[in-house]
Amino acid sequence: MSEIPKANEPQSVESKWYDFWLKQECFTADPARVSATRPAYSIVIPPPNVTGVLTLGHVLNNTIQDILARKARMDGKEVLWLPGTDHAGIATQNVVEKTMKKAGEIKHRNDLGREALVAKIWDWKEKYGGIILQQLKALGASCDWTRTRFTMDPEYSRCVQKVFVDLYKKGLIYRGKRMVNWCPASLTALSDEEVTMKEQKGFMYHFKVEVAEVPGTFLTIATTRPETIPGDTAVAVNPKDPRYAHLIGKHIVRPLPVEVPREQKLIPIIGDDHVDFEFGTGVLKVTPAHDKADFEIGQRHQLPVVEVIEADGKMNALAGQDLNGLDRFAARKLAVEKLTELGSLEKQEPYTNNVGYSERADVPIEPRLSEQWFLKYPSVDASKKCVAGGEMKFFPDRWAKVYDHWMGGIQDWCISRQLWWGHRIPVWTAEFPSEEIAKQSEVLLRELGDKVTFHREGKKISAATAHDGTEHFFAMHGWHQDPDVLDTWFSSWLWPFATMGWTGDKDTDAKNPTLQAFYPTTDLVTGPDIIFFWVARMIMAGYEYMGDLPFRNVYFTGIIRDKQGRKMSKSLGNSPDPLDLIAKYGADALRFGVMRAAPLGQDILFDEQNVELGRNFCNKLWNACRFRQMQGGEAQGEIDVSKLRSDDKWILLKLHAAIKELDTAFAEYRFSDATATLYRFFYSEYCDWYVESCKAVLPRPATDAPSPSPLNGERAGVRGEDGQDAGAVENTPPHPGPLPPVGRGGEGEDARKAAAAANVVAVMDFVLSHTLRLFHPFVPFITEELWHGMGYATDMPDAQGGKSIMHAPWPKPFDTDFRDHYSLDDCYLEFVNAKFDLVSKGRNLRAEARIAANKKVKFIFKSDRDLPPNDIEVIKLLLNAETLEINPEYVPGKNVSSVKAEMGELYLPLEGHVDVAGETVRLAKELEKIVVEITKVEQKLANPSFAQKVPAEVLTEHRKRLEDWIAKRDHVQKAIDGLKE
RNA sequence: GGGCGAUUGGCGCAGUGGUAGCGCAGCAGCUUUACACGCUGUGGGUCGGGGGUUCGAAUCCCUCAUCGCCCA
Repeated sequence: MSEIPKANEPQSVESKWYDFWLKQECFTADPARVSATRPAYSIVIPPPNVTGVLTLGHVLNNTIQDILARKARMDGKEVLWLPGTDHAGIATQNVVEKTMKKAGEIKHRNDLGREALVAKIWDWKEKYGGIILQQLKALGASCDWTRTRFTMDPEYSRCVQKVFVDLYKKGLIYRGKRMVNWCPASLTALSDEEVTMKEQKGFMYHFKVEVAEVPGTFLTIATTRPETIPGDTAVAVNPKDPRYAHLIGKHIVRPLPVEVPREQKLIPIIGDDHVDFEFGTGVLKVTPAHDKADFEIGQRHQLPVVEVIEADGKMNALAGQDLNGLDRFAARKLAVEKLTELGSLEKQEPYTNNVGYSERADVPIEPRLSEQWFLKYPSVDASKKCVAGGEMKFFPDRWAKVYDHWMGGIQDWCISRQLWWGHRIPVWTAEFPSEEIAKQSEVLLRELGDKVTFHREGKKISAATAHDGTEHFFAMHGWHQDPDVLDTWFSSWLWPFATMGWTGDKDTDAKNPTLQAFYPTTDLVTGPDIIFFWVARMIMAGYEYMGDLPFRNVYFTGIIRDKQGRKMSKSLGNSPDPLDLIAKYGADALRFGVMRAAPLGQDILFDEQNVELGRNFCNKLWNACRFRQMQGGEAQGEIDVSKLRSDDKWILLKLHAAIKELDTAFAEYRFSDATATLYRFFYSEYCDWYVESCKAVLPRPATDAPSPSPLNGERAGVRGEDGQDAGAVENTPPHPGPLPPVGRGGEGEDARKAAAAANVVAVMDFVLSHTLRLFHPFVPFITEELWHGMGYATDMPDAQGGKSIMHAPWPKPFDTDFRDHYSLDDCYLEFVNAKFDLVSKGRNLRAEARIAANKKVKFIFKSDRDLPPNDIEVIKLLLNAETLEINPEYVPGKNVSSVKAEMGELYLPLEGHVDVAGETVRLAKELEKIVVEITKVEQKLANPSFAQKVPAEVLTEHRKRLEDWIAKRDHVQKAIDGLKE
């Protein structure tokens, strides 16, 4: 048999258990198991990009979901955590196109054509599409992988089409020529949400133009975009502006393009209320083709729309021969040069403004007039109400305001994209030779009934359909399908129900067990950056198509930043690969470290130290179990109430308190509070105090005894596929014989000691078996390993932890019966706390006297009460005392250091080598602090209105506080006097 | 310009009216019945500034400042 691993070895343990969970189908949700006593719990994963790789953001987000899912399983719920990926239109098409260009396979996507490129992307998806899901497995994510969905699965695509057709039928989807956000790099329209405003340093150019009708009169125009001058079709002033109002109706000479022969175009001066007096010079150049606000002015005044910038961001012939073919930014420079040459440019000054950038391609977007599909949002009122009314809760709740504000002012959603990868718009059009023939076709279409929705404009018919047969029909009869695809979010907004097999047919859906059991979902965990993109839209789709909200709670994570507070980015190189961290520290360590650093509603400053801390924590857990295991004895023996020591009751009460705290933390989604509780309970309460106190009872290990029973993976009872405990038969049983007799007392004494030790071990088992369960959602692998290794799984029914800790019941705070039975009275908390206060103060005395921690010394304790022998033993052990003399009559002589504790006074004779000067200084300092405190309390009590107005218990508390401080002062004073003698 | 959030020891955070706390880092000591990925002890903060309410303010109100996010 191998040596005891001194440290936890996550690498082998983690993959072993993940395989086990999969084989045992632990993550598979079965709607048939849902009942009144076994409620459903569901989460749908925010689908990562199919080409994505795991980032720390995913780690945070998915760890939270896993914690919720695992906690719900332990709460006895039927859990569905539904995973999947998103086709991510622009991002994915870009990746594949770029790769092919780099490899020299194509120069442009047109080299391949639509069908071939889409086929290539599918190949790519098949090859690399699963990567991120595999990585989630390394993290321990307990998703139901049998239900993995992709937004372009055939069934899912069918949902998208159905919804499109339905909204089209309702008149909410329409096609129109509008100003849209155009991405000149990706060559597609974008929604408003895909545009991020960035501050940009540029120039404000002031140039003058002559009024044609009044030669010699000039107007000065300020602009940041002189390259668009050739597209100007008017200049506008505010009709109330006394400087310019009289010029309305006249014309100016447009300086660009420079016409050859030189006959500059004249454009009108118009009056428009929307012109801001204050901005620039108060004269606005109007470029209807290239600016949203200008377009609206143009509409109001019937101005011509002159496009001078092409889709790819290059200037065209209408911009004049100087600018023609130049990129828009190069054109800006040249336009400035031209204005200078003409003597038109008056000045240019540095200017910072906000420019919309394409979120994907990171280039400035170009407002552009184009024909696109738009959606007028459905179910807006219900969607607003459910959040405002508290039916759906946001954590932290301030996001509810942000949501409400956005919902209050939403604009129609531009849903078409000029891409090939995605859901193609299910609309076919045909232009017929004559209106007559078109009308005949209408009759044919009408025969198709519900399957098709159409409308005719003259000779042209557009028809929308989500029906297989009709698609075929259209293809056969020479109709043309709209070339555009839908915005990716137009598919992901259906995620909560489309992933569950929604069809849109009421009868079918009513018989869909998954949908019936798991919709609405319980929790959604996502980043606030997609609150509009995704969350808000899912809510609207939920109401529109399911008649109900899609989730009850939304948890918004923070953003992961580096320890300097900068966002994680590839270019900064400050984004560690989670898989490297998992390889180095283990997934449990990464999970715990990240969760501990992630308070609700705050960004997370990531530092590898967090992960290191997580690893240390797991190691501590490992070793605490190892220590228990070294004691031998039966697993989870009976606890004999009559043998419970104060320390045993104390740790049980602390466990009870920890469970209560955890319940609160979970109810409020405060995960960092939960980890803080676990950390404190386990380190400070269990390891530092309780285990140490047990050493007063546990037998000292015989030096020549064989190695204690090992706790390692081989023995940890992984079951084979047949459900049998594969390892148990041939391996040594986990628990060796009874505790060895030790000590020199008689037979009775030995038996008594052994029984006392066995009882302490039983308490340890009780606490550890609870602790492992409390930890399991956070650190699933190590807890599963220990759960089996410690033998806690053995006596449990399969469904209650016998197979896996993930099905063990989540601990409940102890009820009155339990506490009565074990006489867990709060007085034990106070008593043991006081004991530990005494120990702390005694240890401090040792340290102040510079006595090495390993040196045994004599203490005298002047106690104000009788102490049971165990408590004396514990104090003695924890003080590392050679002897602990209990003497209520003790009068200290010279060279005795002392301290007043809650329980009484503790003395440490220093046997001659006391540093009188040093000790005097120390005590003087302490006295000083005490006096400050006394003054503070005295001042408060001396205030007449204090006594009058303060609640009685506050007054009593202050008086008691004063008494305590005075007693301490007297003690210290006595000690100082003693030193002087 | 509007809204939201933050500001507490070197760092990260908790603390919503009653003695300022935790973790990390620091310092000192320690192979002590598991764990040096550990143990013990310890120093360090007038709670961003100013004003107000109150017997009493990190906490409530006003105001200013700095940083961050969202919207226009």
